[in-house]
Amino acid sequence: MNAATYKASYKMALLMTKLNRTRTGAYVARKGIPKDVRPDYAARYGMAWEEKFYLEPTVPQHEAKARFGEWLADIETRIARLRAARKQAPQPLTRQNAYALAGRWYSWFIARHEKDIRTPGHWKSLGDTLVWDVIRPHAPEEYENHPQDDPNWDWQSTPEVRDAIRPAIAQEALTADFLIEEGISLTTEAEKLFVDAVAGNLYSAFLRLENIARGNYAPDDTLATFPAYEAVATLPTRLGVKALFEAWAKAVQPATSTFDRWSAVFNAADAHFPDAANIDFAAAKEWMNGLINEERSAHTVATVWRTALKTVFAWGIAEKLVKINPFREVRINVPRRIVERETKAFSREEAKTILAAALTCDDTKSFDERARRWVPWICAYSGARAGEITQLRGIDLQHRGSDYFLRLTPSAGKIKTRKARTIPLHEHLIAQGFLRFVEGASGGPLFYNVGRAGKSAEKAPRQSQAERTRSRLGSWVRSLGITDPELSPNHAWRHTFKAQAARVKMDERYSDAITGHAPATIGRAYTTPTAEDLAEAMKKFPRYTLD
DNA sequence: ATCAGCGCGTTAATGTCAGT
DNA sequence: ACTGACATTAACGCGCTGAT
Repeated sequence: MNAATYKASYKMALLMTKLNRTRTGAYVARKGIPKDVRPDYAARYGMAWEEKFYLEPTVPQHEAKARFGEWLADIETRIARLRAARKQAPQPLTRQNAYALAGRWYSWFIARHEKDIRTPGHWKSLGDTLVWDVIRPHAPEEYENHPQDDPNWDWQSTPEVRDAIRPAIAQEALTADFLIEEGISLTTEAEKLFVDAVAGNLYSAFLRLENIARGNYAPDDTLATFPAYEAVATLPTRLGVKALFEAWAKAVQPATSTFDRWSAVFNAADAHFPDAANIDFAAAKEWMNGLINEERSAHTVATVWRTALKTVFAWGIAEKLVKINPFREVRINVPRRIVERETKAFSREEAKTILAAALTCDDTKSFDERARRWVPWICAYSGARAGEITQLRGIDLQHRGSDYFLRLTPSAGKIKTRKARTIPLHEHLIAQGFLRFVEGASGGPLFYNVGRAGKSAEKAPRQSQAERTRSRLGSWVRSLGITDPELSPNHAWRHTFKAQAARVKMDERYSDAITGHAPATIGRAYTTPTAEDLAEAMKKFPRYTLD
């Protein structure tokens, strides 16, 4: 499956499950298959990223509802079984246990089909097909020449013939369905042993079903031929990659955004590697290099993906949960990116466009209008992250001596470094009436509506209202014609401010403190500027002019 | 038509460590 | 103490989809 197919399927899988009627009156519903089991689901039931439900318009409503319920329950059961199977470590089988398991399969297979309304001939023809079309074509030449010599067809037990007929046997005998339903996960070798054990009994199963179809319920001799299980030391339960990640998150408590971002990485890894403890370098390397595609650059794989895996596995080693860190050595070649734009700051024209458009917005109407009116101007005069500004509250404006300051603090929301800082307010903002605007908010949030949060009370959304405002502000800036993809609509103010500060020779210590950058050297950390120093430095920062 | 909410690629920024 | 390279962490931004 290529990336595009996957993406398209993925989108479909987000569909809700609800019984609807089409315009012609037919009933339809679609059920997305959860990501974690999707590969298994596709392997078992075909490329089923979503399941479709369809009923003719003639079906009465109450029946449609009942059948929809059954359909849904069936899918849920499959998903639950797949999840249970995923949790199990693949088990090896001894030869004897493979036959013991084949005994369980035999009973399961009979039970599954004995109620089928079939003629005896149906089962007989299945048995004949098995013998003559599946097995017999693999007969060695000597047998073809003298068929009477080998009435027991011993050649069908040779490795070559077994390998050749195994897929057909697995399909006819529904071994995959059986293993899933019983919640058994086998290693590749064990699965071969098991299917081979089934192969020797499939004909008997068809025969038994043929007899039942005739009404012959005589005791089944075949059942007695299966051995009992022999005791084998069980393997320790496996540690999944996802489980390792979750254990790491619980212990390390990373920021929510990191957890969210890395979840995607570990979901993918979990689907690919059955056991976290047993990943070797070659497999890790091959998988990681395969991650690079049109949608996902080598850069992302090298930074985000590799970093995430390496970090968590390194923690796993320290905790003695895994033995090796296969991702530590993996190297991803990242081609140099072509950058057309010489700076990530806004050009004069771009800055003018945004600031002029901001002035046309009315700060008494909606919260979005307020954000458009003020946030670009504040960012232009402070280099703050847009998120830090959209989460501002009235109480964050401070008046000290003759100067005004904004307090950017984690108590308002997200601050990247989780450290509060105080930035001076440029006189041009005051001249534009910013103080009056803040007064109107009476201490509360300036740019988002607090009442709208928590509407869906059960779970807090990943993004805060302030972040939503920032996002919409970004779209608005894009809509003004600032479309260069190499430029961030909000973040570019940070570059713009720093560049302008350098141009007017503001001491880098001050521009770092205002933007919240770490001091350039350890030595400079000893001379942290005070808020008053910053206010003084800010007086050197010229007004933006729009003409 | 608009928007909340989410997945996930991208990028910024700080932390750490070896070499000097 | 400084530097550069790499590691680690966290925010930004875009596109999409169901709901309203």
